[in-house]
Amino acid sequence: MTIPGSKGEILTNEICKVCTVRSVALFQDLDLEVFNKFHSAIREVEISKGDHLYTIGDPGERVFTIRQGIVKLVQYLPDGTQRIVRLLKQGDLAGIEATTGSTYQHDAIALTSIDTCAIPVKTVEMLAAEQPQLHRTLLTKWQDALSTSDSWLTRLSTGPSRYRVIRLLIWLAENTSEKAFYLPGREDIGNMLALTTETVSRTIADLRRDGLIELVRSDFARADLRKLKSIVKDATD
Amino acid sequence: MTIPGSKGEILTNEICKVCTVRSVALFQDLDLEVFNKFHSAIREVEISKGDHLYTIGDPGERVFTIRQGIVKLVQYLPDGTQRIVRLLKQGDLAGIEATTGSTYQHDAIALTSIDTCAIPVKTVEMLAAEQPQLHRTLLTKWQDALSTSDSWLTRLSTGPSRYRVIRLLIWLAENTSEKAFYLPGREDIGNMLALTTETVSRTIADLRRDGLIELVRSDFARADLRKLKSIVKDATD
DNA sequence: ATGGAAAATTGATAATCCTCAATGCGAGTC
DNA sequence: GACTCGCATTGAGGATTATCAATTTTCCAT
Repeated sequence: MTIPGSKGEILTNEICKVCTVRSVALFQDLDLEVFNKFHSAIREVEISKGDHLYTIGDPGERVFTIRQGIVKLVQYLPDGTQRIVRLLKQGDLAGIEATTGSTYQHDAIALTSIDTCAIPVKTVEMLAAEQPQLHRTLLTKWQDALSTSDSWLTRLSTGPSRYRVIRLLIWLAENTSEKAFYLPGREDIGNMLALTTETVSRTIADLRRDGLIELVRSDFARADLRKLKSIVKDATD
Repeated sequence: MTIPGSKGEILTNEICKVCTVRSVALFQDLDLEVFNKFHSAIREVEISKGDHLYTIGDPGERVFTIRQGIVKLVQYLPDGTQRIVRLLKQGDLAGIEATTGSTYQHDAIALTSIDTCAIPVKTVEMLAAEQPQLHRTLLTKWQDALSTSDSWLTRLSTGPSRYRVIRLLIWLAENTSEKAFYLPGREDIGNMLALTTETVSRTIADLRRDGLIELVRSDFARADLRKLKSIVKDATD
């Protein structure tokens, strides 16, 4: 179903109706009827690990619903060091700033292979005109993003390296349905926690030796969530 | 004009029409006619240094337009350490999460004496129903908040203490119209930058000795912005 | 399977930052 | 003006993290 020459983009037709993330994504309460009028503009885009979904500074013409995989949002300091300000997962909206006419504020880069729906901003606007509840859904997405951002400041950028890594592991584990969760490269983790690759590597190696986590592969892990939470004194649900 | 027994709250009547921050605040494009129907519910609230504008976890019944002064938004780790995730200044909207029915996500505490307009969420909803452009203004406020939050992650939580302090000073200086800008207490600065009080104090003392900043009082400073920017390699506009 | 490149790990050392403790300074009060 | 209380500043020493430099391991393509 891939369109020749369009590298990973396929037309959506029936996909949206049965979309597994629709209930949490942008079109959760839309009438199918109204939705059908516009959804021809929506494309499913598959991106492989390391590719850019969009680039900082580009005019924001599309928003992307993440159907599968994990995307990092990256900003840069003048000296070129990067900082990962958020991770996006299934159901999250990438490039939300496009809906206000802004340029993209980050590089959005696939950490795993990614499955998204690319929705032109104009389509969002037309849909919103007929279905005002879409505004509410969008507001929720803004709130999610801000809440995550605040949480990264409070929980992932404070305290000793061991705590930061543990809090990130908890986040990763709790945002995965499988038993094993995706563990980013040590350099990426460092860019999320404002630590160096070496410090992250040492910390993770220590956690393994202490039996708090177990690596299935170097990028998949299982964790003893209860113990991890007790270390950082997090509520154990 | 203070209402007896209402501690710092006064009724708004003509104030809104001549409001100095209206052009950047919530009601920037509203018809005065529509606005007048609802604005009796809006109260001007004055808060003194150290007081809470609202408290984390409380039901969000009002949003607050900051007319004057600086407010810190604070979150807490399980062990009680606090993190300041943002500063709000003239024209910013405090408690924006109330507009989506959420509880307040932070403690909002006055760093200086504060002058705000407290607007019931219901009033915002009624105004929005008649003046849809209010939705757009609100979206802009969400975007501002998120953009600030990302910037704090990228610029204020990375790099050595000297850089973090300098980047904060630049932010403070650029968000003030006067020549001298408000310099928060060293402990507060530490809670913004994830540094200890002593490290912040030492860093600021060093910057003074190096002639990069000058203290008018212990909480008011002047800075050589050009030099500061060149140190952190920021664009010099 | 195997070779090669990329990533992770480990080590040694230096720089940075935190902790604990003492001292200095300044705004407001009596 | 002296007194205080709350900050800010400074000092010394220890802990943490960054830096630089190997190795070792993992992963992928052949």
